[in-house]
Amino acid sequence: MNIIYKFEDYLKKEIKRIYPDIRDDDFFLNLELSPDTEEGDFGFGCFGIAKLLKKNPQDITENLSESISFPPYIEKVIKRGPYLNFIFDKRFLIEETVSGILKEGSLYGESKWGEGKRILMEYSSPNTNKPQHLGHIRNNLLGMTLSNLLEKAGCKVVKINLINDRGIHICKSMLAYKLWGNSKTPENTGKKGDNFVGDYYVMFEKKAKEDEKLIVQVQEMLKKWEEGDKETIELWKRMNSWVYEGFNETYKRLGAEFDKIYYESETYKLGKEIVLKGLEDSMCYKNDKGEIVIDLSEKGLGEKVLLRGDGTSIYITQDIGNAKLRFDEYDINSSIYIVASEQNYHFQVLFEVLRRFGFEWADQCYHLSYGMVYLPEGKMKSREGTVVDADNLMDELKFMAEAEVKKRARDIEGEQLENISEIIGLSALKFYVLKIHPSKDINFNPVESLSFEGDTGPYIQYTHARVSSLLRKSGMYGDDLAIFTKLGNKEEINIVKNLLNFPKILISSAENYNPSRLANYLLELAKRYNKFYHDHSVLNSGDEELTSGRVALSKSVGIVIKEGLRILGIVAPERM
RNA sequence: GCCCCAGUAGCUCAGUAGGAUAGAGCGACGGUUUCCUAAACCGUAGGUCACAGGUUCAAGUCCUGUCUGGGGUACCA
Repeated sequence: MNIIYKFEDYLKKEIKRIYPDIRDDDFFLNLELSPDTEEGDFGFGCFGIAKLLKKNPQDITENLSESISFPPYIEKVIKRGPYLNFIFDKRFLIEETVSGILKEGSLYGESKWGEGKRILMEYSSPNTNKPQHLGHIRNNLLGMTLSNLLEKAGCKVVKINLINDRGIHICKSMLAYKLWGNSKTPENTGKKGDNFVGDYYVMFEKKAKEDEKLIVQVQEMLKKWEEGDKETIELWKRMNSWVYEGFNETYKRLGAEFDKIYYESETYKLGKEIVLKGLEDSMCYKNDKGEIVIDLSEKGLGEKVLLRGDGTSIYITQDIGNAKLRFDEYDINSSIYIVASEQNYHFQVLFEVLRRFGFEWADQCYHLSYGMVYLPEGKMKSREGTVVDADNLMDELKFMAEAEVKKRARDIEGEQLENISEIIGLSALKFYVLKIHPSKDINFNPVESLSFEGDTGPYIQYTHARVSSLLRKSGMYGDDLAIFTKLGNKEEINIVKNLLNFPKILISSAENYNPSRLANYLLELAKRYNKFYHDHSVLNSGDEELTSGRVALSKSVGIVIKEGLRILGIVAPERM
């Protein structure tokens, strides 16, 4: 527990002593970085307390500043209107923080915030009729990062992928292949499996515009599939296996991992059973077309088909089944769906249906809706082939990064060059996506969006590489020798205060399901360190004790950056 | 039509339970390298936080309306 938490606890006790009417849960006390360094390191506003006591905040500030007996590490208390700011004993602040981080290492920032929270996180959830594009990248990155954040905050997380491997859309690529495939395969064409299949999906959509009969044929094919027709099933298995091979490559490169993979083909029947049971219990009804429909107009959601007239299931049918399966198979108290905002309505309907059907866990389901990714020419559409392909994008970024590495580090070559270029390219992509608030739409312009300078992943990586370089050269200055007495200039203090904030940032990022907070925090930390690095010499400071302290400070910055980037799924290189 | 979401600097975005003087990066202009990684650092210009009301001691943040953009409203997922 770092000094900020300790001091917060101390303040709470003191405030309760002074105002005995205030109870534990009555108020928050959140120490924040003071805006003006001259007037405090950390501080808080007395609005909450004032409201509770129905008094003027300024009077509270006044009273508290006089009545609290402050611990010795508080050098000065500064009142500013309704705010109470504190200036810490610098030496104490620095030593506590830096030595604490050096001791904890990558464990720094772990918390018990999430104790008892058992979360199932569904993300990725691709369809097996097309390769993944930039929208899927955003989904995968959010899922991975949020899982890391929640685990860091003390939650237990199960990561699952629900693969949409069946349905009318899958039959479209199957039919196209059956009609025009000419026994081509990914192997004999040298194409990545998911791309191979995706081409047939696009081909179908094109030809279906000219030939209406194709739609009928697809419907027949789906029916056959659900009846278990041998030939259809075989084609389906064959084509899906191609897609999975392709997906696995993409996942591996992106760093996406799952504890469990569900297939819609394995769960849609359960969904059907539940719907039919609902029909028996009069939760829904059969209309004149034979469709099973639920009326949610009371909730403003209209009427919704749950099962087709021909008995085949649709999207929501399988989602109903899978929702139940998760709670049956895992001991969880929260089920999170990371799915794009275009499906907001679908999830409103789904959760409402689950409630109506009487599942007590329905309220533990949560749709984490994230914004769409747009290209300059509009929305990406797989069926029309107007997308930014995930693999191509990663290749492109790697290629760009390679050029940058070559420019700067001539001695990096061969396999090492490959690795570093990949790491830097991915970092640019991941950071670009994650620094944007999840719920916001992204306007993606490949030329303008991705860069290696400024507020980017590589900028933070670069900061880490600088620290690593210093540490390699620091020689005799080990942790044990660290002497903090000479530290205390403005740049050093700024870094330390930032480092102190890391645990809070992690919790608020996790709590709000918002990795962009962490991303922006890391930028801030890197900026402060680069400013310090520019203004002050670490190894050539001319004073052994000073150098010792600065090396230790640098090391702690390296630890926090590395751990922060890890949570974002980004590797922090030692060199670049 | 109805429902949902968004609108902050030329562009891309932050802005943490309503709280301290609205912040970055890119782009523009100007500067910094015999010295630990210049993917860096510093400075200048650029804002009626879409608009109009309202609530509040306090509004970019909450409420109402308008405008603009996006998504949804399918036997697609």
